[in-house]
Amino acid sequence: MNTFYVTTPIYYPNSEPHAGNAYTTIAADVLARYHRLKGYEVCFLTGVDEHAANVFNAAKEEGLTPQEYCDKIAPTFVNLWERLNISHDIFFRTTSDIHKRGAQKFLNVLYENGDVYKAKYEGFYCISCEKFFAEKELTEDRICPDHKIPLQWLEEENYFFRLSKYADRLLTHFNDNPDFVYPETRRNELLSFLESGLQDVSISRASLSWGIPFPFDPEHIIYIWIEALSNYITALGYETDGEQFQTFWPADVHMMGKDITRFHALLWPAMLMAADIPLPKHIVGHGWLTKDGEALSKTRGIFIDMDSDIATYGVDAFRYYLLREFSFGNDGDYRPSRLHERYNADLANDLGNLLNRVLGLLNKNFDAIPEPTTPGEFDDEIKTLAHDTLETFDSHMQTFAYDIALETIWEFVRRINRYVQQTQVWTLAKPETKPRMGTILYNSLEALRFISALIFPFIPDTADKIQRQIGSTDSDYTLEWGRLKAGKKVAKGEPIFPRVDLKKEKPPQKTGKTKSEEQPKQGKTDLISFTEFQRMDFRVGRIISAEPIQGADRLLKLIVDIGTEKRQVVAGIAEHYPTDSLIGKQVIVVVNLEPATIRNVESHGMVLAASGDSVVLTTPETEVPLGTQVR
RNA sequence: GCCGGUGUAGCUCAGUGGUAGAGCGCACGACUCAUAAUCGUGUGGUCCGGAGUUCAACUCUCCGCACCGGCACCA
Repeated sequence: MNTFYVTTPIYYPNSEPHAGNAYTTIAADVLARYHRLKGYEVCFLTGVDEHAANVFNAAKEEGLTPQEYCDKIAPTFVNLWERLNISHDIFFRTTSDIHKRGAQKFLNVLYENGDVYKAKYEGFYCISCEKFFAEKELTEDRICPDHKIPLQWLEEENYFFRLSKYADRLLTHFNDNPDFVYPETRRNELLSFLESGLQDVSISRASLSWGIPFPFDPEHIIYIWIEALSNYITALGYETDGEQFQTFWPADVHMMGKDITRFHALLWPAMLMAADIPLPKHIVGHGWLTKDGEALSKTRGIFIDMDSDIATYGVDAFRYYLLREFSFGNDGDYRPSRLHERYNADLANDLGNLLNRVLGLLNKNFDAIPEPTTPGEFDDEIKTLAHDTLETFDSHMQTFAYDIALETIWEFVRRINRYVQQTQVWTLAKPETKPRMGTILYNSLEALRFISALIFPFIPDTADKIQRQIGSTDSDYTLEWGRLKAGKKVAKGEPIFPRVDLKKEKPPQKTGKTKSEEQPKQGKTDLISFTEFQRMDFRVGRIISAEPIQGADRLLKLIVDIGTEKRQVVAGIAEHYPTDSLIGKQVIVVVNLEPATIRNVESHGMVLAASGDSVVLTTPETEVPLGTQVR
């Protein structure tokens, strides 16, 4: 039997799942359902990546242990997947024993194969910052600019993976397998990155406590990405070379957002090469969702209100919209108004109404599904189109072109509406034409059965509803024309997609959850003393000139008057403020920051700005004298 | 700054060296079985701008503009 193994990334459970997670997971679910329908033995893996630093921090904020925190959040993912009708076979948690042991075995194999080595990180280190300082960051007196304490010369042992060794083999693999990475633009980006060479990567962290220790050196924790990637094999029982691992590996598709394709397409394959494990077949990186043209942002409160849209249109409409509207590799702009249009036009009018009208006619004129005794005009065309549709549909599914695959189905749906129209079925109830009427209705119902099979991977509830309404007790999703059994009684059911009238829509309600998402979480981790705070010297200044810096898109050279003197400061705000708009603005400047040279321009201080998805300068509420201290 | 992509109808997007396409929207008509549904017809475009190659350019080449992405960079 053919097998199919599809995965989503394991998501960070540092907060509840969002629409981006849902998009990835639905896309993977479609593949899983599609292949099951095709008779493949399928394994669909999803889960959570629990040993992340941000999970550790989120737990700390709530006063929970990381494990307690994970135990609390993990179910919110499972719940959402249930609501979205996700048919995963495994929901995997990286705090599970099977993962811990598997990850350790994986590291051991890499180690034994000689691709893990220990090397010193050495340099000046600040114990308060817990970080090394690069050469260029050092001042003459070697004092931490943040903590004003002497830096220490420290040598820390770290483990490295010989990623560089695999650059050539990866390049060969990319060239030999043009469809290794989807979409092509992403593949090209990775290729050019690859051609510029790869550096070995650090795969251990000595300073963290939340994670999985190295098997051969328990002092070190396995770096999160290395550990996370290994979940794709540990979940299958890599550790014991289990049956599932033997059956399903290598994965057919690793599905993910475009931001993490590099880890999956370069680092992960290299590690697998090092461990002598076959590579996954496809890495698929989809685009990001925006909302009404704006990037999603927790801090700015821009998010997709799945709860509200699902409540209005249903889960299937939500799934349908996500996959029909957007070209899969590109970013997609989520617009509730478009969802509404899609719902009414495609689902309610084209499909829902077709089912309803055919069943209505059948019910009015026949006791049961009639035999197709009387072939006539268009019948062959419909049958041929059914099979052509299937063929075209399949080819688009092979290239993850969900939108075109669905459009292909809908061309068939529209053709059936036309069939009903062209044949004028409703006029054929007279005794002499009734056999023909029965045949047309049979064909229409069979077309609907066929359609239900095609749409099943995308909108499974709808497919089931259609099957039930056309009298199929055991759903028959076989994609062969003519399987519908005549003689069955059929009752006209409720419309499967009742039209939604926008005027009756209630204004979007703010739920409690909404509010919490709108509030920025404080990413606070460490407390500083008041004395430490006092060391920082913030002053009000006025920007008196601003000009771009050659060769740096984001940087501006500012001259700021801070009352006692004029300072030259480099600021990374070029993309957010035209230079002219800055002149005369009052800003807050960190004046006792050590000087730095950026792009050959000296910077004596720092201009403060709120830096999230947008960058907004902090400015006194009203004009104040230059040089005023801020505290 | 380097690399790549995109720019086509009001909206979302296909597409080809030879008279511009689909869906939605809009207008009109047909039908009255159906969820104010369906079907048909129509409306609608300097195919970003400029130059070049060609008998012929929306398509190929070059230059420019705008937007998007990757890398560098963000004191």
